[in-house]
Amino acid sequence: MLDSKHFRQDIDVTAKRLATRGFVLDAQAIADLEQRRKAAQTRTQELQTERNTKSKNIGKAKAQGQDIKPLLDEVAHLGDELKAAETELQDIQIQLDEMLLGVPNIPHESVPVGKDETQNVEVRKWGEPRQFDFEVKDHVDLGDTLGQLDFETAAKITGSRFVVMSGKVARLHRALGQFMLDLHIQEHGYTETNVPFIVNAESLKGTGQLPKFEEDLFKLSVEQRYYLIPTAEVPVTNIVRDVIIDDDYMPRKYVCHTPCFRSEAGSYGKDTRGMIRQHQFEKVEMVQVVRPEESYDALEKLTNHAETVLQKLELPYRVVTLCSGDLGFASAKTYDIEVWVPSQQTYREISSCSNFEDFQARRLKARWRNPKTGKPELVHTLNGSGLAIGRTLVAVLENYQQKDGSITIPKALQDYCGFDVIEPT
RNA sequence: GGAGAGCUGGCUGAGUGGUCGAAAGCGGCGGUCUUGAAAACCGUUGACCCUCGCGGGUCCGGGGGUUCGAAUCCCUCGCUCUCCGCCA
Repeated sequence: MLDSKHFRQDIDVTAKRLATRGFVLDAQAIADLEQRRKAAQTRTQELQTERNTKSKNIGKAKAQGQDIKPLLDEVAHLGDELKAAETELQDIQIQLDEMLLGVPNIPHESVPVGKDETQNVEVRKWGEPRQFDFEVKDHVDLGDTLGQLDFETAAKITGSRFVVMSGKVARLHRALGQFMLDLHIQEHGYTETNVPFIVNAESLKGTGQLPKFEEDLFKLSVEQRYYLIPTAEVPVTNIVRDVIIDDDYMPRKYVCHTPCFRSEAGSYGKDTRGMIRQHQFEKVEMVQVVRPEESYDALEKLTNHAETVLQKLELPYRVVTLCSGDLGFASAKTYDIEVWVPSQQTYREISSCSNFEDFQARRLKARWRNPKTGKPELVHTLNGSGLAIGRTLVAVLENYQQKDGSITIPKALQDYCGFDVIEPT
């Protein structure tokens, strides 16, 4: 959520900056509502003042044993008027809040202006895609040959966009999660966190998935208003909801391994083959809660932390800055890390690292006590995948495939796996 | 699942219809003392909204109600704790 000041002052500047990400702000409607809100609030407050002072007088008069009847008559009309004024104010406020909740974050100045993902800007590249002297297979065929990646059985058990892994592939998958967690904990200073995989609507509102993106979520029908998490970002970031953090405890750095559940509504026909886009996948997520002045520095570091995983796995990747038009709803700036996928001869997203500035913090009422001012101030929140495990598995299978269909295991993972090659069973 | 007790400021905790945004303590901040620190003592210290300011308003778990007036009474939802039952 943006600061409502953006709607009271300089609304045209705000509208212009939001336009760069393809969002049309109805400035006039907001200005009108703001004006009505102001009038209603003033009116309500006047009536409240009157009620407060007169009620106090009644209390005093009663204490002195005076006849309070005339005073009571005086306030008789107040109740209804006040109620009407309060109701009006509340209605306007609800409308304003709803509008505000639907407005995305303002892109940071450093974000390139662009229409869609074709205008994202490559920042750097790491590693050289391997040259194969045989025809590469994609991970689905590889998994099939190995007999350890089974989409058909998953379809029987549940439906499309699920997978059953078995044997060494399942073990590799588990090893990847362990490896990533350990790396971020031991080398990058994150605190391991274990959180609920089911969250309430408040939490989803806090991080920005609700109210706008409910169709992307799995909603539980038994427990009203409970949802499966689409990312660990939701439960982890909500740790600091309604909290005032002491400066000594800043910044907060959490790492968390969870399953993620996404309905993938609207993605029909996209990446239907294989593990790229599943209803359920696992991810190691990094979340940072930082002092505002540190957040852009933190974004660079967080992105590097995610990159380190790929470097240790020796997987070629590139980093792109999302252009304004491709930015997620709550993000002010996002770097996507894309790993080389040999079968597609292209880089595919494996991590998304974002600075939300105070956009989430405002919804969350997540604050820290600034020692300079002594006042509670909104924190900045960031998160990034470190990494999406399913997609990393795809990258390892495809990049490390051998002519005979076997997979060699990256050095960094061999201890975690307990083997150095996966052969067809 | 059954019975009971709670939810108050950064924290602990008093407050059962009026002058209560709210005692007290802790913590924080400033000062005195001290070579310095600790201790002690004195002072100060909630959040949010409107306003250039003066000032005003809201907030005692959430929502609703009763009342001229609600932290206090009623309803409802959520959560926490204790006991019983069940259970990985």
